Amino acid sequence: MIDVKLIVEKPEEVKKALKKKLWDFDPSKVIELDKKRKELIKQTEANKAEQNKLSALVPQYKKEGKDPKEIFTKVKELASKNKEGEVELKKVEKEIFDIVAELPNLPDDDLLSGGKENNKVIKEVNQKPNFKFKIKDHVELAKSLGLVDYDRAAKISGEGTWIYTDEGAELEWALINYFISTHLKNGYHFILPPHMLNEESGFGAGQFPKFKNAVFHVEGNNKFLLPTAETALVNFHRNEILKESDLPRKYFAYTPCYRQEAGSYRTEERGMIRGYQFNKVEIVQYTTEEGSDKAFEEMINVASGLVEKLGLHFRLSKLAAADCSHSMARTTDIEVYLPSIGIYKEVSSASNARSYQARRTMARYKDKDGKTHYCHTLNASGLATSRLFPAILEQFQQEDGSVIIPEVLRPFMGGKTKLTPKKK
RNA sequence: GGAGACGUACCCAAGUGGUUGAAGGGGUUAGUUUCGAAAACUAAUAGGAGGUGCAAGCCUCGCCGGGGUUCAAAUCCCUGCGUCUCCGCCA
Repeated sequence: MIDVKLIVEKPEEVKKALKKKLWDFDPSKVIELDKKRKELIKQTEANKAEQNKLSALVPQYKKEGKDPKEIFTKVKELASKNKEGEVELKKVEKEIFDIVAELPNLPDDDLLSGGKENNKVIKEVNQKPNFKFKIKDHVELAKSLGLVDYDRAAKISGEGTWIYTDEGAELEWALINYFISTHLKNGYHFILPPHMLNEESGFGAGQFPKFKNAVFHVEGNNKFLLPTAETALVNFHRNEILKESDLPRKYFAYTPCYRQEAGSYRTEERGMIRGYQFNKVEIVQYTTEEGSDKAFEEMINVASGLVEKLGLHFRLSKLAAADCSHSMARTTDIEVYLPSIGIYKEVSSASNARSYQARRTMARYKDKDGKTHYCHTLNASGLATSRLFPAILEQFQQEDGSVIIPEVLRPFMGGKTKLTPKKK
């Protein structure tokens, strides 16, 4: 959430920054409402103060045997006036909230404005594979290697889903274990959160109210399935005040991610590139205001280090303002190469939300002087498997149809080095 | 799922309509004492949100959240959330 004060005090700056996110915002309405709000507060509070003073006299009157009737009528009058003021105030506050709660985060100054077309590749890592034979795509490979069963998934669940089978399940689980063991080594706290979260959590992370229809809602209990573990982790310290010495706090969680992706399929996204459910390990940090830039770099390194050690060819992209997520001030994507379609697909998004999420969750910290500040929150996938799995199959496929297992995964697969095609 | 109890500050806890910005403990911090510590004693210790002001300060709201009753609510009523106990069911 953007600070209302900032909108009122520097409306042009806010407007300009949002423009970079291709977001048209007219601050005048908020300014006007805020003015009204302050007036209402002054009025009702003055009445309240008088009301309190009068009420406090009652016991004294009684003690002295005086009749407090006169006070009663006066206070009653004030009370009903206050009631009106309060109702009006709440209305105005809600109007402000409804506007501001939908606004995206302000992008950092150094970002280019506009969307995808202005993203900048800042680094390419590991050699791009060069095949001397006709390559297969990951769907074909997964089938011939017996790793994934799409047909039975359609049978037991529906379209947009898949089943990992046998060595496919082993490979998937090995990836997750590899991530987990790395994050543990790096001192992140391991969290396994519930997958059904409440409305407040959706609001805190910035998914609600704007993206309410992008998640699966659970019928009958007002909860939703988390679209990413970020939603859980960013709400972990909701309504808390941490000590500055506790920061940075580093967490990671493994959860499936549940997303309504209806209608968003493209032909390039067959197989497991986009589905209703995929596995992801997510890392999140809570930092001080000053600490978030450093944490951001660290998290990019953590995430890209994971891909690098897998030996996959990938690149880093600094996203333009409008391609950053709604809640984020800056984002760097890690995109892995898929040879079959010759394009790069996101396996991780590392973002700095600055205080945007913390304002929503009221996650704060106290500095040495006892002053409270909003935390900064950052998140990065570390990593999502559903893009890596295809990339591993495609990038490491051999002419005979087998696939070499990346070395870092072998300890988690009983030492296996290779996946070989299964006979029908 | 059925029955019941409870939710007060960092923690425990008193408080059932009125000078309660909330007794009392514990803890924490500072001091006295001590060579130092322990113990004892003394003192301080409501966090937070908002308004106003250059500031000191002042004001409003805060006893889980929301609503209501009343001249007046931590205290009464309704509701949501949460915790605990017993019974049932169960991985």
